Amino acid sequence: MDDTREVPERLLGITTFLLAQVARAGRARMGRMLEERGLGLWHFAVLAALAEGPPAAQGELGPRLRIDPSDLVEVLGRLEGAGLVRRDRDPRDRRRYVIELTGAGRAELEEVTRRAAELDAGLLAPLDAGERAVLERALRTLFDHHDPRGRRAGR
Amino acid sequence: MDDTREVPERLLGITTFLLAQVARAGRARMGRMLEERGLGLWHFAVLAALAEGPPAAQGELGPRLRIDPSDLVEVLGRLEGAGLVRRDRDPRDRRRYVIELTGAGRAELEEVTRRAAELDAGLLAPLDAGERAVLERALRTLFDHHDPRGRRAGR
DNA sequence: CATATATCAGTCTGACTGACATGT
DNA sequence: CACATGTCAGTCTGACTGATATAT
Repeated sequence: MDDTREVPERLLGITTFLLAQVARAGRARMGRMLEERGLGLWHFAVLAALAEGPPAAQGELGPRLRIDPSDLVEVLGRLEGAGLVRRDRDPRDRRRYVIELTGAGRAELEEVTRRAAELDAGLLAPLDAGERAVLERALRTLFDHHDPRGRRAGR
Repeated sequence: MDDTREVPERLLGITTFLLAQVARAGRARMGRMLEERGLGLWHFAVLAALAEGPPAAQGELGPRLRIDPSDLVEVLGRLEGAGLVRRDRDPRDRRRYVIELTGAGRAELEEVTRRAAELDAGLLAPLDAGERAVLERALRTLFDHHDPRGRRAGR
């Protein structure tokens, strides 16, 4: 039960280590679910971003989601290939793309969101409601303060 | 300030996503520090494991740290090459290795631990003491309940 | 011989870098 | 022309898989 007894206390004291390992476990579960549907975590993130607000420019999605623009290319390519998004040149500035969810994309997003919430609940099940709430708030705060991207980031 | 305003609420509601992103930020900082010293995160973890208790068998380190045995090979190879650990065949069962910290290894571990604690404090700085405590407890609980390893894991 | 231990070679993903084509 | 936008090719790391050499 108490597996941490085997793990060096010195390491458990490093929150970055715990964070990395717990995130690894979560990513693995979420990744397996999305894989069945031919998607990855970033594909889910992009669909979610497109569902909020008006159709977005590609260059805006990178900063918003903290994904590198060069990696976004593959993600959008796959989503477009699967018919989940449409990508049209912006007529007012033909360097840009305007990205838009299709009906199929919206449906897929609903389904994936539902499943992701289930997996999330499973991951957090060992915590009581109070701990969960504090954890979520704390992670949001940290997410706001630390941009994970390298020197391509805006800060 | 409130960067989350740009990020889809639907995604922020998925704790796995937040966890992955915050972990990414932490890993990046910690990785940069260790890189200067020719080490990676796992090298630190292994040194820490060796510092607690008696010299360990290689096959015991994998499960304890949740690292795959095949990946452990490179980690120990580099640590041995750097003179931070010694690796001797167990005379009682010559399939096994007995791994032991050297003096240099112990010194390096002290220094790295100190620096890691600093970076950790920096990462968690946006939280107040109470939030930090709950976060750390929650992460330990989750770490205990979810083994991040794939099918090579013991459960 | 079957089993345990460690190792090796190869894959896959996520994250990043630098160069570059195209349009303004 | 310089600048912005998006793309491409390549690297590096972490995590994993399957096969294999050596010892018991």
